[in-house]
Amino acid sequence: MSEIEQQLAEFNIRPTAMRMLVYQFIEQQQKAVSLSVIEDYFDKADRTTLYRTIKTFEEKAVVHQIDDGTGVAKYALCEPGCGCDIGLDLHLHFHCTHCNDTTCLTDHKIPKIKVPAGYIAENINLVVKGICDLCNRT
Amino acid sequence: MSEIEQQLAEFNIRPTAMRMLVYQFIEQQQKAVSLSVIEDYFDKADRTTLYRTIKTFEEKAVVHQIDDGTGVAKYALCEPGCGCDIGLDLHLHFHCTHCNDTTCLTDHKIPKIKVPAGYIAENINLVVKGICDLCNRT
DNA sequence: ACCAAAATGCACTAGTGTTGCAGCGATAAT
DNA sequence: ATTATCGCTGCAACACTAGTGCATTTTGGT
Ligand SMILES: [Mn+2]
Ligand SMILES: [Mn+2]
Ligand SMILES: [Zn+2]
Ligand SMILES: [Zn+2]
Repeated sequence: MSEIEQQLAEFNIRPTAMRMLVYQFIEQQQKAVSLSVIEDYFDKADRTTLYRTIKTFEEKAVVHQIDDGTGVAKYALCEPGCGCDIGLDLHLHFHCTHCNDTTCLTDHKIPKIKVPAGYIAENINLVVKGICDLCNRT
Repeated sequence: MSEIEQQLAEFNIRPTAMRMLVYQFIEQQQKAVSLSVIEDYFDKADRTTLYRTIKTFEEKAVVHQIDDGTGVAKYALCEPGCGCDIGLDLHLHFHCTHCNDTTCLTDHKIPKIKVPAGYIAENINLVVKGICDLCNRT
């Protein structure tokens, strides 16, 4: 039983070949990936399967969706304590307007936000846009 | 010379009939509006014209775009000092998961966010999701 | 081996955002 | 007043993402 097979089992996901490959691919990335990026990488695989694989991962809190404002959803692995399993994605995300990459700033938590009286805050999406350190160096 | 005509003139926007109507419509709303909402309201008007009208408004900082995570862009009038003219939209936005409305919380400014060394923050998008006061009351 | 449930592949649909181009109207120069 | 110019409008078309229905294959359990 492989490493990845075990990971998926812990999330109650049946470890099919495709799922293991997709999991591995996302795991290797240093940045959040969009569905089209995954499609390009697995060019032999069917779009729908990849789509539903991601949806399954999302439901089971293997990955979390990131909306960086570019109009396409991106995904990254959840980390222990990331809060995705209880519907809270507490860390902030950085979108580089230069290289277009989006990264999780896992250890930069979202500060306490005040909302007006009568409003109930349930979740917060915070995306910082700018230049990432890689683009900054060059 | 009408009120609205004057407003547009201040932004260096030629006050066509359509533009004045769209401006008036957005002004009347208490919430951010999507393009499709505008299309539904002006059902006789052409989609493209409305699209380009909004784009013009956005360029001239008459309105600012709001990405509330629903996948469709919404727009609301800029207010004096909202920072949209210099590319900074500093206040936070609230998206109600019950009524699906998105509102500007104009006087709730975004707190100072720290980013890792090497990163340059240029703009911040902060959307709070939850229940708005109207939905909360009922 | 067999069965039921789950996963996959294919085709197709919907919605948003965007562009090219031709016509029309307001504006400005002659 | 006539004309040339420019910007706005309307129509058509396209790109892309997201999502669904259904038939077929694969999987895991008995
Ligand atoms: Mn993240
Ligand atoms: Mn706003
Ligand atoms: Zn970058
Ligand atoms: Zn509401």
